[in-house]
Amino acid sequence: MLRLTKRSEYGLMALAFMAQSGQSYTSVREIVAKLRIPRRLLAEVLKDLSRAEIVEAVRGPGGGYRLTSPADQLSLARIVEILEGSVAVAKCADGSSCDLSPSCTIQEGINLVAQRVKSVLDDFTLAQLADRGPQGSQSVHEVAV
Amino acid sequence: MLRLTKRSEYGLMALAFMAQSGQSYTSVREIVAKLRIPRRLLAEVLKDLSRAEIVEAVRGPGGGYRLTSPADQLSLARIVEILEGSVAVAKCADGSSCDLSPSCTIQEGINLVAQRVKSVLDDFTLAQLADRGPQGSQSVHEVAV
DNA sequence: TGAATGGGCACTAAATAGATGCTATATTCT
DNA sequence: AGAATATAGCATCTATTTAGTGCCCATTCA
Repeated sequence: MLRLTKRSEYGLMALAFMAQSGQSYTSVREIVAKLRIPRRLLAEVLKDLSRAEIVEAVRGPGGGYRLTSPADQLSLARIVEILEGSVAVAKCADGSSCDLSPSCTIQEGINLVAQRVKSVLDDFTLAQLADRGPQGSQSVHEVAV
Repeated sequence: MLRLTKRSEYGLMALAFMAQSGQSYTSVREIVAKLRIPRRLLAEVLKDLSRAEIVEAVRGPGGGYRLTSPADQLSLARIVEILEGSVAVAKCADGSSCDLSPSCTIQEGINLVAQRVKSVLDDFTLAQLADRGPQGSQSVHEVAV
């Protein structure tokens, strides 16, 4: 339905929280306490972000996650791609040609649309997302470098 | 996954086909023969488009559907909205506030993203979509007025 | 050693999307 | 009138995707 999944929502919420918090490491427990989202699911999401090196993890007491790069250098496209595979508007717009309909005439156009949607996400950074929250407009850009 | 449903895909394919064909009325049978998509599903889609007055229907031999307005005056946003309810990138971006997380800080940002994605679809017309097909660059703009 | 914290794996449940069957109604043609 | 062509409506079934959970392991630190 042209909609982001919960994984993306949760991931973005968590990352924005980290960007805003200013702490060095933020644990799943803390995020869950603040954002009220399913603990285990958030853990899955953060694990994926950790694998993709969007965040780095430290175990043990005092541990948790932190961003590996400045929030203004992290695009939503990157995050969403990691969390839901791709941002393709249609299956035929991710490279795999539209085998279903050899005579489909809209593929080229759809691809263009897909590209534009992608650009929107490419151009939107985590910092921009976080800046608009309640604690926004502070120091999101320099956090967690 | 930020993806259009089959309903939208089929709808767009069919509408583009109609825009390109130059015929007055195009039947489901003809479209199916050409595009190889599930007949009954396409019928559902066209019925919805008919209800929304994107196309008008005529029954009986020689009947079928035709666009009610020029292809260059029909945005993808309009079509997609009809076929899948809305184009909201997140549930909290369609008016209904994000009740799940009172402390969600990204709502405002997500809304902005949603708006931009919407713009992409608002600015892309059926004519643009159809023009890129094999029979493109002809007379799509003046068809079926 | 024990408490805190992430990592991995497998699984269930819920929601959404895709597809189809059947019958009714309108229109045209013979 | 009757047959053929088309869309309209409704219900339903299935498949796929998404959401959410349980359990145990590994690491770190006091």
